[in-house]
Amino acid sequence: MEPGDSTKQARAAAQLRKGVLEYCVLALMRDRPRYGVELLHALEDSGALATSQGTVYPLLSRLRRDDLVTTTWQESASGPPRRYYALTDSGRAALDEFARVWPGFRNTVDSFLTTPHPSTGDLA
Amino acid sequence: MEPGDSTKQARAAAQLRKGVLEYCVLALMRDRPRYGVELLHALEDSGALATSQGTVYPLLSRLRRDDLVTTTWQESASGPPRRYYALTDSGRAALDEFARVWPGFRNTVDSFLTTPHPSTGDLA
DNA sequence: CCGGGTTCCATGCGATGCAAGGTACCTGAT
DNA sequence: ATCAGGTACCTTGCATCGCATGGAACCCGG
Repeated sequence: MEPGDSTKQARAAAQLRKGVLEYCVLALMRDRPRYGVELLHALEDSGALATSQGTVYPLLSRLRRDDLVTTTWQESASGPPRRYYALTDSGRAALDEFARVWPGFRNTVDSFLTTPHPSTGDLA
Repeated sequence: MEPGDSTKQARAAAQLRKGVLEYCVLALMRDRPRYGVELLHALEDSGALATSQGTVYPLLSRLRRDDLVTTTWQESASGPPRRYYALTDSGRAALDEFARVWPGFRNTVDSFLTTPHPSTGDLA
């Protein structure tokens, strides 16, 4: 698709997703229950977090296994029934915890990228 | 140490580190070569990216395997010799690539955490 | 000679992203 | 009735990565 940068950019982005995806999925469920493909599309629309079904469904299984979400089947007007995922109290707590940790993490990475790291020898 | 949040915060932070650590280490080498323990201390001082030798050395081995860094042994005034890691052209390119991708990723996660995601059904 | 500090490294486990493959439901055209 | 195509769900297997653990080598001072 994008010529040239597809490989390297994909590599960097792929590594980045690790761990963050879980909490972004939880964040998507914050306001209302969502179903698998809906989450997939929301991630795809975000651009930087686009992923595949092979990533999302195992992730959702883990969230259910760890009691971070509960699921309910629901009929669809057209198409097969959908499994809707909703946050549990534990899930909401995990999301809050992540929201608390994220800013510090984000700023740390920012500083690593921007700050010219002087020298460690001076102060020691 | 910190009572209560140690487990959950540690879990969230641990997942976060994945993938980002590699590029923060590269960023540390941007200005001058560094050796293993020096990198370890720099990460520890940053707070959010504190890790252990068991993480850093395998990471450095991978960077060397992928030709992102080159290493040179150097005598130490006191203690065993140090292996200094320096960026190669590929390493610098990978770091630049990450620096290009990171802001978009960071903003995406920020928006997932802050934006009240309305509904996908309305617009469809 | 021996304990402690510093520096390097390898092994093994658990968790994760992801490509690939598979099943089932519905609709509309042939 | 049959078949193609879109939607939706899920599993399996591989590669990778963070990290705890354990270990080796070097130097110094007692």
